Amino acid sequence: MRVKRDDAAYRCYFGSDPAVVLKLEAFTSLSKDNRAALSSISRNIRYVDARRDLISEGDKPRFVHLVLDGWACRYKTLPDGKRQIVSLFVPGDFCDLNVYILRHMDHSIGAITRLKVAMITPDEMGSLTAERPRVTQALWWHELVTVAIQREWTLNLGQRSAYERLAHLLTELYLRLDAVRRARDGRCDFPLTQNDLADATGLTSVHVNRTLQELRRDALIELERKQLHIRDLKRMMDVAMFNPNYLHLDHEGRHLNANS
Amino acid sequence: MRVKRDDAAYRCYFGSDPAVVLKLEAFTSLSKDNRAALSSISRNIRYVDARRDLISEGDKPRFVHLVLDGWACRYKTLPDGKRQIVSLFVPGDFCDLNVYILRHMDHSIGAITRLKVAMITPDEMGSLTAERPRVTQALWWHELVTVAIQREWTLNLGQRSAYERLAHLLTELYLRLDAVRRARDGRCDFPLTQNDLADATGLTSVHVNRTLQELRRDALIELERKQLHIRDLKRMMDVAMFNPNYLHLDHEGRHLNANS
DNA sequence: CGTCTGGTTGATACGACTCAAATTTGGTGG
DNA sequence: CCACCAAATTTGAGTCGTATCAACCAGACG
Repeated sequence: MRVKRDDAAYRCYFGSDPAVVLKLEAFTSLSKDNRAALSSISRNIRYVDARRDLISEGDKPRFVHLVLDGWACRYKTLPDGKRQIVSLFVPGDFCDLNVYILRHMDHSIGAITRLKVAMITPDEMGSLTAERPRVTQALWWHELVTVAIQREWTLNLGQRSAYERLAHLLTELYLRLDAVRRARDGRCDFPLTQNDLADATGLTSVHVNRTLQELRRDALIELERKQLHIRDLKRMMDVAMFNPNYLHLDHEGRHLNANS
Repeated sequence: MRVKRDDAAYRCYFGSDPAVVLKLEAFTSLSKDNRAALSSISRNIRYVDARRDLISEGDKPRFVHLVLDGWACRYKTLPDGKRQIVSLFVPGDFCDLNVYILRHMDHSIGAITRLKVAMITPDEMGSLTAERPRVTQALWWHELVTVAIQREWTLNLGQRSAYERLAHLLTELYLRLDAVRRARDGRCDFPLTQNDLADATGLTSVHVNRTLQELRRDALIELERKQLHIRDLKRMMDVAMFNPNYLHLDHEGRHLNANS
């Protein structure tokens, strides 16, 4: 008998929690009940092909999206054709809590890889938060961390050199993947092209290429075939001036821990 | 007899609401009752001298801050001494809804001018939102706009030239001040030094200086004695590739309008 | 096998930085 | 009211990091 891997019951029973739960538990641990509620909210599933938009600038937002598998990015384009990736989503990330308050999207969300997302209705979100204060707290934490990351990107673009900037971005993504158990021993999937990296760091792809070579030469990373290996995380954080406090991954809500 | 809310004569006669109310009413108009609740939440007042911190990185956040008067900035510093202003606050802006969920501030908030802020306790916020769903909606809108601005800054730093970047920042601030009636006929107070502008745009103050001169030479702005005059807003938005949709100032919540 | 996307290399150009000094402005006290 | 000082702005000369443009190469795919 085969059991489908993304069956919520399966996950709850056999232990491998979905990425959201892992992510939110970096803030506070959750009761079995709350974990189940979070898992079962992901019933309305949609797949998006790599390089297609999940939602585009100008669209009316109808759902909260939750990334179950794959990577996505939020991007904005300028009339002169320039494009900036303003954030990246990895499994366990909500795209936009409460977006549906707004009339129109002011940016697009595109799939980097083939993407599996849950589409959650305002009503579902409403009843989740109404019934589960602890989950609500955790979602607030998620929101605050998301903005904190956005601010760190602002700092990254404004003050760090190309070399530091790339080192910082790679480190951040590694740590975020690690938090949802998608990284190990300094290694993780890394589906971004050098072009994506360029759009995310405000550099050209040519310069990204040369700078990655420098990082490799300095024995900080290996990066090929969509696999990233951070060879020396400590030194990497050093050169990137990486201060992990903005990720707030340190179980800051542990005083709320569930009696579970 | 009904009077339109944004009729200047009405305001002159009846006196004007505090900046928060003006700001939130860019989203949805509020009942007298809700307006009063918002005004009266600002009872615990604190003054901060220009160039002093309101709260510093590492501090435990205890209050939600609301800027009543003056300008402030959120900034982050790097171990090598570089500093990035990641956001600016003008009257009517909340500094951080819900921050107190986090253990430590990952950035500092500093006063640009002498500052008058309301310090709101978590409890006060809680009862405000518990009793007033419409205000809660408006606060959510405030939050979403704040993040949208942060994303636009990311785009600004990543893709716009110095000239476009400064034009964009000046335009944004002008429009934000306009929304709380602190601007008129293209003119507004503008207390930022060229150094502040440099820290906010990721440029050096020398280059900011030269670029401002260009903007003046092109008859786009006047800027002296802490007064900004945008001489041609339309052309300014053009050169800055300024798309105002991210500010969501267009009464997007008008379907919720109070007693209207 | 041809095509396409992503990665790599080289030569050259330019926008923004650095450093250093001069000038103006605004505030303060005599 | 003026003299003084610190902060902010302005100017100049020289340099550097990153962009631009144009090829070329490798692997994936149909």
